[in-house]
Amino acid sequence: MTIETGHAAHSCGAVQRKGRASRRAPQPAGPAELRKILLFSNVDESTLSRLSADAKIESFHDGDQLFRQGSPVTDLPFVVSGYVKLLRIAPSGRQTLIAIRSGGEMIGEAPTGPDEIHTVSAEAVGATKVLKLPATRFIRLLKESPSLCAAVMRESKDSIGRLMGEVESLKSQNADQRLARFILLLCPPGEDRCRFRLPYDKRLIAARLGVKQETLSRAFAKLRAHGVRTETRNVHVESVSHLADQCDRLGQRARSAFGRRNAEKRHDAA
Amino acid sequence: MTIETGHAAHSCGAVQRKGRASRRAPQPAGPAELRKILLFSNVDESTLSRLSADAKIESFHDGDQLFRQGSPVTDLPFVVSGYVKLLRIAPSGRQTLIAIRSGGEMIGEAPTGPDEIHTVSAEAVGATKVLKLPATRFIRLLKESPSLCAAVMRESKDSIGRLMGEVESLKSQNADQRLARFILLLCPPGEDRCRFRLPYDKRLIAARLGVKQETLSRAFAKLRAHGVRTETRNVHVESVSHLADQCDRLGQRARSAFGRRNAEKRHDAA
DNA sequence: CGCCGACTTGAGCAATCTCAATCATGGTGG
DNA sequence: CCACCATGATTGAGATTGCTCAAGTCGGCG
Repeated sequence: MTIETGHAAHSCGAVQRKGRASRRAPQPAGPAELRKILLFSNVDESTLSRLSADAKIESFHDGDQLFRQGSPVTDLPFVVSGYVKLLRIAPSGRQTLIAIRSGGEMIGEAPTGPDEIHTVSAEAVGATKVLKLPATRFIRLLKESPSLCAAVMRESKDSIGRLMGEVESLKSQNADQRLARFILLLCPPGEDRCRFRLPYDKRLIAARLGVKQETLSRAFAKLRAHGVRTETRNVHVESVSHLADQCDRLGQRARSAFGRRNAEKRHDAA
Repeated sequence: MTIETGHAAHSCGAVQRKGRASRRAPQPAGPAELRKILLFSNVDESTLSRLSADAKIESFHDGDQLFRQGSPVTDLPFVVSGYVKLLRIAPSGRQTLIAIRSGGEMIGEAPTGPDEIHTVSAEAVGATKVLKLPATRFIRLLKESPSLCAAVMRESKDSIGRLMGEVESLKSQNADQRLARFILLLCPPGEDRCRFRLPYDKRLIAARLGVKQETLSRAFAKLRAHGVRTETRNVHVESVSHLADQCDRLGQRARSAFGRRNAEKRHDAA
């Protein structure tokens, strides 16, 4: 686990990076934009249009901070394009990646009352567009729209499920297995042999998997033996099904000579 | 990470353990019982009494399974007394501890619609009493009571926050640090020097921290140098504040001879 | 008294990290 | 067009953490 940020060594305050000019020129957004957000896919039309009244779309550059852990929640942001890192920052200053949000996903938590506080920091990965809804309006509509309420509850459960999966994989899988599972997630469904591009650089992937960059690199090397080729950001999987099969075996002890199969039945944490 | 269950090597199906007789004699429960549940602390009286109509209290023995991952959600359970483990079970059969629920806490997720499926398995730790609300009634009231809705959303956010903390600590702390933090959590607030009992056995604590039992044992041994004594289940902390201070230092590399302090500024995963 | 389960301890090994060097790549300026 | 630099990625070597196996302690209970 634990990877350095590479560039933004400080990343405190909404620092503008790379000296580019055009940062943060809020654009208005309408119901059409909102409808593209997963959370709203089942929300009724009228709520949606009321929600979109003060919606704004903002652009960020790589490393820009969207909000900081401990600061008050003033609005509810969603990723329109690009990626956003969610980080926990310990008192020591140590930053730990908690999750990465991509297009259509909510960043942070839906506020349900006034005076809430961010429990994580959020930072743009590459050029990113974000749609922001003012928290106050959102909170008001939450009280009036059951369909919005239901959507938020569904989203929360999703989020809980994903985090539990994260805990499970950190507790029970090694780096090779986590990488294999990560790759399987990226494979377009349907084809057994496939080719795609990694969504972000390997430093970030390493942090996402909770390993050092060097360890990730070695894990990729190990997967070559199982039909996974990489050229920088491009990945080629010879057989998705075969990789999925191997996934378990990657956890097997490297077996010093004669192996005493304690086949299956490994009780992990219980 | 990863600990064996010790006893219930199979734990499949609602197995009755230890051959005791008196298992599962559902008792009715009233609003008074519900009020003790954290989730309901701010729910209005009328909703609460309607909710309690079909509430039942059931008793379980150590190792009994309350529900199984993948099975349909028929009711919403809460811990009245004792502890309940939440486990994820991989296709390989490997079980991973996700969380431990204690008195007043909700087990599993609040159902928001029909036909939901459990995403974890739940198993009693020691003798445990559980309050169950039928899912259908709960779902109905959720649609009618904004205060119940709000309570569920608050609970979800809590849960998300705790899971994020879990991910953070698994990614960024070693076994010693995790144990130190765990102990600090158990210390009664106020006193600097304190003494208390561990809530469950060390095998379970190890699983909770994501390490093997032997590793936990060694971590306890290391903490003795920082004023933490243990006699089986009793813990004595000489100075809570001192332990809290040491917490960070426990992560420091054991420093082979001359140490190049790279004091602070460790960017973990980002 | 003897067994069993929980816990501890020791020894060796595997996974991962750290440090450091190297390599590839894309962009920049001359 | 090319030398040069910054950044990301890879690789090697050695240190450290945590795991596995195995034995031993301790306390309770039949």
